[in-house]
Amino acid sequence: MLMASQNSQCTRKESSRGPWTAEEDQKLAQAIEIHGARRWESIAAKAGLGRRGKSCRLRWLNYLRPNIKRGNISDQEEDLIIRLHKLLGNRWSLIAGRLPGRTDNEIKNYWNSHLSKKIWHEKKGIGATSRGFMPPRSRAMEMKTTDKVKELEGTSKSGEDSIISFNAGNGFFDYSKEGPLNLEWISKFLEEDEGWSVFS
DNA sequence: AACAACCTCAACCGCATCAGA
DNA sequence: GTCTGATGCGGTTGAGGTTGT
Repeated sequence: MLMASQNSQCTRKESSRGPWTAEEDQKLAQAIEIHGARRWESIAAKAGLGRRGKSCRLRWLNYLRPNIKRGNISDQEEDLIIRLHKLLGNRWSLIAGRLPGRTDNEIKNYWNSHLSKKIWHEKKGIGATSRGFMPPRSRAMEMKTTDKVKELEGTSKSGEDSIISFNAGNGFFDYSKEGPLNLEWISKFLEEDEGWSVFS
């Protein structure tokens, strides 16, 4: 599905775009095997792909990397995503870090296409699958997330700052204090959060 | 069967942050 | 301490598929 718009941009940027072919995947995997998964611009060049390093990195992380799980997000995983999202907000990479084999991109897509809708319907008291009653993005991005955060948080300049701390259900959670890289507190939160309800 | 509306998800972009010189 | 290139992250886009009328 190489689209016209992408072709035009391809010409403009002198690099190929659009979906990856099996041949490209193979070349990329070989290049990574030889050179390692770093220096992506260099890998892109050495693999002979007309791709940007960023694209190669994304392809590797989301599809080619070993132990990637594809599709079929279980109820258990879904529950965990919802709980972690409530806890962390749109910190997809952190959420993905708690779900082995899942990528931040996949979780972000799953959230935007499934879970946000589900939660929206629950809050509105609308049947979850009724067509024509879709939340924003689709109407989806009726209000962009960052704007929503700003509105909720007041006048904070950036969305990043605004979610340093937030209400994680039972109380105000100081994210910055706990530290983003120490995941123990997340586990602790999830373990202690008995009786937790997504839609409360 | 044809069309329109809607959904999904792979892929891209811009910005922030990190790391090395 | 500063600069620069590499990397990581979240937001957004749009083609193709699906479903409803």
